Amino acid sequence: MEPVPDTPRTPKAAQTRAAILATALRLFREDGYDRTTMRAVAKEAGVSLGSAYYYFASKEHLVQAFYDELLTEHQAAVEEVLARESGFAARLQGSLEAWLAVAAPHHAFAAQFFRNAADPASPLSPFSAESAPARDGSIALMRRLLDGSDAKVSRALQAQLPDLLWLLQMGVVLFWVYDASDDQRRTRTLVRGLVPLVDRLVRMSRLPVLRGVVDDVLALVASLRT
Amino acid sequence: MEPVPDTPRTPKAAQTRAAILATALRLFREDGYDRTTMRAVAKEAGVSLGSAYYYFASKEHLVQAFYDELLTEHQAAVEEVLARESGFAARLQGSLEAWLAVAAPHHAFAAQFFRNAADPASPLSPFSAESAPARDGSIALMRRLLDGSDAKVSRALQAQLPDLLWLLQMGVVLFWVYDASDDQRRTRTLVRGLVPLVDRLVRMSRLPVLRGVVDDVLALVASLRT
DNA sequence: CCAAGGTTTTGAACGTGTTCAAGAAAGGAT
DNA sequence: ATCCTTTCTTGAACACGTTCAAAACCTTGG
Repeated sequence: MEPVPDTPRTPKAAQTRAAILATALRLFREDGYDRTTMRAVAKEAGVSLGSAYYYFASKEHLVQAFYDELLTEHQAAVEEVLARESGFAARLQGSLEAWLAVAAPHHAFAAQFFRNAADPASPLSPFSAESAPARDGSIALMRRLLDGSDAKVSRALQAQLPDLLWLLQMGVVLFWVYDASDDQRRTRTLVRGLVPLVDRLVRMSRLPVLRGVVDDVLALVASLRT
Repeated sequence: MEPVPDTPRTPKAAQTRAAILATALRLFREDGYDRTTMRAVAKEAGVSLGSAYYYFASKEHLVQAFYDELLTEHQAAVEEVLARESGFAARLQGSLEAWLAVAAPHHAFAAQFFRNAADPASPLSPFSAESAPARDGSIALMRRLLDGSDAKVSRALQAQLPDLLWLLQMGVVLFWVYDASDDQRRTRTLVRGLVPLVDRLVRMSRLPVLRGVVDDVLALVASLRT
């Protein structure tokens, strides 16, 4: 049942695995996801078709590796933002724009394989069990973004806000994927408008008029988490 | 360039087309989308594989017909709700729950072909040009839901709210697709919690404290619509 | 050095969505 | 009636993702 070792047994195998992965990512970028065939990946990497499948259970698994790379790059970029900015809005904006900057070169490619990520049954789905580590990492980053900022929120909201901010980010990514404008201009417009809005809402969350609404939102989120 | 007529030229052809579609939908429901092959559809419908492709350009196009059916059924159900209820919250809740009721029998199937709808390049995408008629119809329904209700909102918000409500519905559908709980219990929890919240926010939208926020939201939406 | 057992590699084969050239059927127009 | 055009039908063929049994290649204990 496991002809696909996560960690190759020998250095040579690791090298082969890396070659396949590198070739795949290059071809994905050059020709797009759909037009890149597993046969082409194998041939260019100098291995047989069977070998490619020995190391990667499916074409999707090849993409997972790419996705992980992207996430790592984004997190590094966010670290810089967090070190530089202390305002909540500036940090949030920096984080979202960092994602756009990191992902921009791959927009066409991303849109092509997004269909796979959207499949609830796919391990690439942001809600899947396999994505849990990446998801938790991103949420943890959002928590640091919030906690290290000047935002003042109630204890209850502070606990849940990182999750909501992660959801916001997923929404932005969704918008980005569908964004066909030049250089994803519309997504940047969205971010520039969304951040001040969220900032304002967070600040207002402690106003008496809004306390009830905020409590209801938090209660709803909590009831869905079971 | 057009071997796929939208309207068959002869009654016999229309009958063949209908038979293929009916067979496909039945098999989709019985065996799931992925496990239903075009060869099986053709065989069960008593035609050749080529014929199936003469009437439907792709497997996805067969799904489009199913989707249209679902939408029609939903709109009929909403009509009843609008005739019965006058409160904004009751109408919104009725509309969302009508969707859940109509779609429930097809949840497993829907989740399987959702990946296709998520592809920005697919005609099945809710944002695609091909979906424009269906989308406009749904938004128009939301407008009637709002205008015929007891909700009092500013002129500016009234103009944009139907679009936002449609977006809300898309969000609920997204949640529903990912909802693996028995009978999609979690989605129903979401709807029951979301509706009062939206209702409250809409009512509060005219409060002086929130005027600024509402204006910003509307301005953002407007700036993205270009 | 050999044998045994694990690891890696291979390419043929399968099932699938889709295409296409060729032909059959069905109407006209003359 | 006879051709011509358009509409419909067919099944073979293609390209792709994926599987699998067999072989080749280690590594290690004796």
